[in-house]
Amino acid sequence: MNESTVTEEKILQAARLEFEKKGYNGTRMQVIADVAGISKASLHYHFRSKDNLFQRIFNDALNDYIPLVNTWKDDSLSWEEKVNRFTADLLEFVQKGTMLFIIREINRNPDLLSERIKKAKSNNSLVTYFEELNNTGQIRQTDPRLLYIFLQSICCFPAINNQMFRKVLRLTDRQYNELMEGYARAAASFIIHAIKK
Amino acid sequence: MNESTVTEEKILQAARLEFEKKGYNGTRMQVIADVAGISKASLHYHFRSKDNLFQRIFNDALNDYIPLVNTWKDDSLSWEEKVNRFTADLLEFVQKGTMLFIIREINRNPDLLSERIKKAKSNNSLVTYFEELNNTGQIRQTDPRLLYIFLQSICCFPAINNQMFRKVLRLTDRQYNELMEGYARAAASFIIHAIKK
DNA sequence: GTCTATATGGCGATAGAC
DNA sequence: GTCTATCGCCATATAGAC
Repeated sequence: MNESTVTEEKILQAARLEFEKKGYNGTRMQVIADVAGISKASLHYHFRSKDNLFQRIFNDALNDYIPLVNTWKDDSLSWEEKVNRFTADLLEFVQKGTMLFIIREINRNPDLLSERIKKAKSNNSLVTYFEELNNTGQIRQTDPRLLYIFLQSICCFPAINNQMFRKVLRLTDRQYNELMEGYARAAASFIIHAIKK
Repeated sequence: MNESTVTEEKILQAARLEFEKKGYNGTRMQVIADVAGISKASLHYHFRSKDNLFQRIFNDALNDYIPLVNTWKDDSLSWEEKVNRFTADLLEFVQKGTMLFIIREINRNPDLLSERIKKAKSNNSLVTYFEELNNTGQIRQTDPRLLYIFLQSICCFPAINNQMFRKVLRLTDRQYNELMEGYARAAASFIIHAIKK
């Protein structure tokens, strides 16, 4: 790894931190430069513009997220076990803060998603999987698209709304973290009870 | 209603539109002035600063939201009927776009919530209600705080993440709206099945 | 109270020396 | 490749006439 690559790696790390924390509009190139330990001019030398740097960070985030949704066909686990695994995986990802970042930026500029999704292969492996379960009568009849939305909602929303939950439930940080430790299992159990016959 | 009040009303309406659409950082005072049909100087005359105007809009939004959470004790409906009413009410509110606004701004600045929530009366009427149902064995044993999070998540997240859902499920706007028409009932049914004995 | 014109400051981006 | 200095723009906010 040469000098240049090292610097760019430091920049990307700093940029990711800042963009995820403050969003595109709230992020300052000067702050990214400070965190990376270089000057603003050097920063612009490596990544021509703020837009350019942002695109890089955003695409990296999407690439971390999208594969998560495609883990439904490829093994012989029972559907209950698959729900358990899915909630665990998704919650782990979501707690890194990247999900909030993705959602915020998509709402700022919906076009961010368009190109990327078009390139992706069909992402509906959850939907087709639960369609199959519906057709073979293994679960209570439920629109698989709604099921997809319910699962995503239960897993993603706590990380996005945690400030509100913390305060409305009047929990200290410590209490909230304790509550969230059991969240993946509780969520999976909730979902399984909702759709089993 | 005098001249001044009329102008301020126009400003508040325009400001609400802009802040909800673009967020604090993305909103321009010039645009608010244009939409309200006045000059930027007049805008500053009525509301000293952007911060000031924003605070007003944000507090109004919170005041619309907070009462929604407190509709659990005051009648003799069954718990299933209460879940139905709650999901319907919350979804209606959420689809106005105000919820996304609140969440985005809280994540930008968590302090926005602190003062407001401290003033509020105990908001845990859902939690105490479901605690009671737990204690009297009317539902499957479930931590009522998690239940609160599940309900909020299922109702709020689709409005916040709709761009993603639309594209990942490959639905046209028309198809997505059709899917969402039945969402409140489907969500309530999902929740009820998850916790009934 | 409303306007036009302007002050003030911040930020993205670049010039040019080393 | 990195730096300091600076340009050019845009956004909030204010001055001052009407």
